[in-house]
Amino acid sequence: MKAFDPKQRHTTSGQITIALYRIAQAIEYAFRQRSKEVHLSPAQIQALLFLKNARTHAHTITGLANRLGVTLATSSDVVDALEHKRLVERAPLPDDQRVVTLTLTPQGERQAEELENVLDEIEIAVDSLPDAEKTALLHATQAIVRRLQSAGYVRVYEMCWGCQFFRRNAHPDNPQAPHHCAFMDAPLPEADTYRECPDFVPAEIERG
Amino acid sequence: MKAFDPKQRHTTSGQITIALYRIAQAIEYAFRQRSKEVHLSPAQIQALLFLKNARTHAHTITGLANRLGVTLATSSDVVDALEHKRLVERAPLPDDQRVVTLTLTPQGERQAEELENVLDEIEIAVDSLPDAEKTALLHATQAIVRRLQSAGYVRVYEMCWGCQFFRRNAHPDNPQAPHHCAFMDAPLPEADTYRECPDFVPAEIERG
DNA sequence: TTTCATTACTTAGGATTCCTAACTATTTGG
DNA sequence: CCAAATAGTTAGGAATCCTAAGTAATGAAA
Repeated sequence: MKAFDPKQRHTTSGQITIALYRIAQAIEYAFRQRSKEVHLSPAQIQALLFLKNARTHAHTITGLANRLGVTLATSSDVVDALEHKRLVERAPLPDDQRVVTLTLTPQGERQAEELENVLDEIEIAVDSLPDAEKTALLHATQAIVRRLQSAGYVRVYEMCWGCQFFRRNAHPDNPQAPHHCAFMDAPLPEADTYRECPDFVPAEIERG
Repeated sequence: MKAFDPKQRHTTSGQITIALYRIAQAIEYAFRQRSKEVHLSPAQIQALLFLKNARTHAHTITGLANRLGVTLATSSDVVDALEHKRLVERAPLPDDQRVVTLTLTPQGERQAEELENVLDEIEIAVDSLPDAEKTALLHATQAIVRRLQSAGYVRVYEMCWGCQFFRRNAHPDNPQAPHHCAFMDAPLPEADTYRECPDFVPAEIERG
């Protein structure tokens, strides 16, 4: 496969890949633009958003490294910068003195909230599609994300998949909500299962 | 809009935006991984791919800057690095001594070719979708790219749209190929119009 | 044709990202 | 209790990315 070679770009998958690449460029660009206004780097913005939205137990150097897809050293660098700007604070975890917990300061909190719309321009572009296309697009992109996640290319925090309380396909005859959340004890629509969940608890690792 | 706030992530557009964000992360990750193997930075890889696949007249510092979505200074930096590695050469354009043309050295050419599959992992994920979904996905992502392009978030080189030879919707009754290419004098399927075209010539700028 | 604005790029300086490698400290597992 | 594993930090280095301040070369107008 050579998605970048226009002469070989006859396959649908190749063309889609290039389109996704371009969207990725636009997303980077959006972060960089916002970056300039706020005097925060793209990595710092993403770190703040992570700390605001992910479960507390993930608020560590390692958690951030996973989320950003970088090494521990880089994660530590980013936190250094944010700590310097008094947006984040480090503290050892009482239970395990090796792990450093990260907390947003009040200013950090405010800053993070202000940044949650970084991708508005993307969302606007998406929103301009007809509803039917949006439904299809949601389904397809989420399927891609799932694949990429299992290939180790992204870390998706807080999805129901992988949650201890998630019962996959517990209602096979309910197309509206085929899954089940044992925490809320309620049927779960497909679309909900890919969102960050406040009640998420990691499932036990399967044993061979 | 606050696509990053899970509590507000009830809209389809918001969820799609997050999925696209995650795919973007995976794409960056793919570049970074490859980066390590090849001793080339992600920006350098993209520059090589640009030089291999874009029209020659775009092979300048400015052309690269537009393509990467960075400033001229950054574009110059990247070329410095590539020149150092003997993958690219600078030369003044005879017609206009201000502009610097960029050419791949033979090694640069080889290197670029080797890199064209950087996004294989993404393409594999895309390819795992059923055909019907792929068609829908192609359509939707290209529509998004077009929007983002007109908002100035990405620069797409070499598409028929904006080409001097492109006749939009010249065959409204031919759903298979509604457009027309005046260079090839042939009907043009929608899908073809978003590809890099070897015969692309920029259209005249419209006058108010 | 002289001059002024524009265009294409470069340079300098600075914050940050991102990595690898080596190291410290803590916890866990025989 | 000690070795191995885990969580982070530090150092060192290449590169990205920016702004601001140049330098040529070109173009347009007076």
